[in-house]
Amino acid sequence: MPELPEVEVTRRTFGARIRGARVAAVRVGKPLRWPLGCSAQSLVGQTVGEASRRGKYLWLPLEHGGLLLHLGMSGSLRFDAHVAPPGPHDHFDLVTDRGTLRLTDPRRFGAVVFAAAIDAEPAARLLAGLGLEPFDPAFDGAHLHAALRRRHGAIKPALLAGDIVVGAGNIYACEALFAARIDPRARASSLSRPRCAKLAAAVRETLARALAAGGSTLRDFRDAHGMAGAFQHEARVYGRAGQPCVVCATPIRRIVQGQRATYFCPRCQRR
DNA sequence: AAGTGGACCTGCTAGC
DNA sequence: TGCTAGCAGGTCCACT
Repeated sequence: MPELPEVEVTRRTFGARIRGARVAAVRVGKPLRWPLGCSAQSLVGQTVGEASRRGKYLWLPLEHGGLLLHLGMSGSLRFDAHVAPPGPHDHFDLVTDRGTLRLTDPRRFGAVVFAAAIDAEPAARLLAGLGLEPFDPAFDGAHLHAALRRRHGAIKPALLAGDIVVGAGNIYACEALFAARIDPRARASSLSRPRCAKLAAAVRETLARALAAGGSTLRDFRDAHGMAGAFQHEARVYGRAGQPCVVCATPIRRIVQGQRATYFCPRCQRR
């Protein structure tokens, strides 16, 4: 579920509030993607720092080490002064003197992993292969063009892979390609430098607009205050198979690439 | 090295 | 009404 905008919206709605809180207890529910990697007791008494984000990961620093969090496909975090007893999908509670940070994740593809530092294992390994942040000034047409030159496959899976630029998942990759008028099946290495510049700008602008809208809530995404996002109403191709393109009225097509659905306008988007 | 496919897990919906 | 197949915002890993 959560792509960069959703993760960043989550961070913004709890990151500063949890800073300075002291861990009072830790509750672990059903197994997530990876084990926590430390004893729950070892976290108790530590003061929490301000949450930061790298790609779709969040890093929550503690006095000694920190927690790397990922929301997977269906995860969301809430930070509340008072929480209900854990439900069947509440798999991690960080109870502090200011409130409880709770991970709810029905599919359990998410993760909460302890690391001694953000550049220590296992955090270092998980973050090692990540590409540029989309809002990093270094992510521009020249960078994208150079990175895509080696890619023989289609552009859409290359965007999703996250080793060139992070943050665009299935929704925003489709939306950015539509904005840049590029066919998702186009061979990545075939894109001209100007089209790469257009695509880099489209990725940035799509993510920025989603961020401003509070992310997308297709089913279950909520920010740390429990608020839904609104960007799903602004999607121009994602989930709109068969509906008319907002630009040319041609029916939006749905295809499958790398076992993921891709939505695009066969007329507006060119190879 | 880059591309592909399977794996992880649960809930919801469309269709019969 | 009830069952089943298919689908879902991610990404790691093994294999070619």
